[in-house]
Amino acid sequence: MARPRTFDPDATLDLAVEQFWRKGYEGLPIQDLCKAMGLNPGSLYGAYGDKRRLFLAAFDRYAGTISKEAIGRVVGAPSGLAGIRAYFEHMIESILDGRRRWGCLVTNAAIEFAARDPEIAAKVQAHFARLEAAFEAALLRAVAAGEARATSLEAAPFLVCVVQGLNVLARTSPSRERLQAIVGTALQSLSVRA
Amino acid sequence: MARPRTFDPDATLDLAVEQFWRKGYEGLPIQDLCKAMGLNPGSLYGAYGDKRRLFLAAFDRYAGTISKEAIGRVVGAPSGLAGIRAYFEHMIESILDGRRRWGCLVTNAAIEFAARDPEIAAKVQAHFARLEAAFEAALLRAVAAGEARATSLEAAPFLVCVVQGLNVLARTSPSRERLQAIVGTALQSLSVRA
DNA sequence: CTCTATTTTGAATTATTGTTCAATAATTAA
DNA sequence: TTAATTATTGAACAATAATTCAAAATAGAG
Repeated sequence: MARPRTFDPDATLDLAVEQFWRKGYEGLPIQDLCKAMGLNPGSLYGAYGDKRRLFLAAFDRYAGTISKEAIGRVVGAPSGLAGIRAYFEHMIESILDGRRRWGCLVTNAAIEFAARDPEIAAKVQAHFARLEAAFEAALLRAVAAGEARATSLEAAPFLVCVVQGLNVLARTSPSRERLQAIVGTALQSLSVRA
Repeated sequence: MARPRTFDPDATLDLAVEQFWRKGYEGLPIQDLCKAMGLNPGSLYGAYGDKRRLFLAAFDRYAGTISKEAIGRVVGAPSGLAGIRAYFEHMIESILDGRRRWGCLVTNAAIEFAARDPEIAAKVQAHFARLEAAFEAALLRAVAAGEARATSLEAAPFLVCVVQGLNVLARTSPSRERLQAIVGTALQSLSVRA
């Protein structure tokens, strides 16, 4: 009946995710976005709406794929403490191998948008809450299993804070040693009898 | 001989600091900057150069006043641990009373510029190094005084990370309880025998 | 007072960016 | 085949932003 799309909207959205992740929103002209996505302005606007709606779609895509997978590591481990460790280890590797050299799209959005776009601010909050909930569940299991001290039950917001801090530091090309030292210190307080 | 300035360059620069702090660089038109600083474009360009140079000057001003004062708290306390506690307590108060509702200009600049402006990236790195050095000196004193365990000597990069994380979370209007819980957990691991 | 040097003003100019659109192309139902 | 519908193209357009500039103003030196 009608002419079909010649591109896969989700795969092309991934290209936008990468651009926004690296360069932010205001710092990224739509012209650059068109080039990176291999689309003419008309196609881009037809498929995704204006720049802000494209960013919203990219944010959701990031949260539903990259971020979801990362958070999944916290829960999908044999023990609670192992899940938390796995999350941070994977994060360190991602920073070092380039995948997270630009930190986290959510962290970047928190900085750039929290003060002026309530819809995006709400999405950021929701993401932080999901991460915190995963940490909290893991800590509960860890304490129940005797891996962590009871006081660690309160540590979920702290772990979210450390993740955000690492996402900021990721932009300064930190060494493996430095990242491991940071995470080591952070997790040290959780385990029983350090 | 020549007509003198009708404004104080430093005091007016403080107005630019506040704007960049709240709104970032790309998200802040020079027109808004002119309005906030009470200057016409001609005066602004005459006194500070172009937008980027104005940002650089604002960054240095921030580092030399607000940031310097904050870091001074770490060193200017009776004991090393007290200095670290004072730093975080003051940070929490600043986030709650509005002064740091927008996080930290350096943190924001790390996110917005680290990937594309080497000069600013270097300034950010230098600031992180100053903060870390202050923490390191305080930890040294704390360990020497028997306030902190020897393992805490490695904790300075961790503390810098926590500060950056708090600066991200600051943008989400966190409650006092949440902030205190985060800092409490972070510092718990440092003191001798928690 | 006058001259020189510099600042202020705010409109004009230029550059960049976001968005739209008319023409063309591709698909399928009839 | 043809008609209907939607996608693609890339230039045009509109909006916003960064910067410049000529004219007017203000100070001190001579």
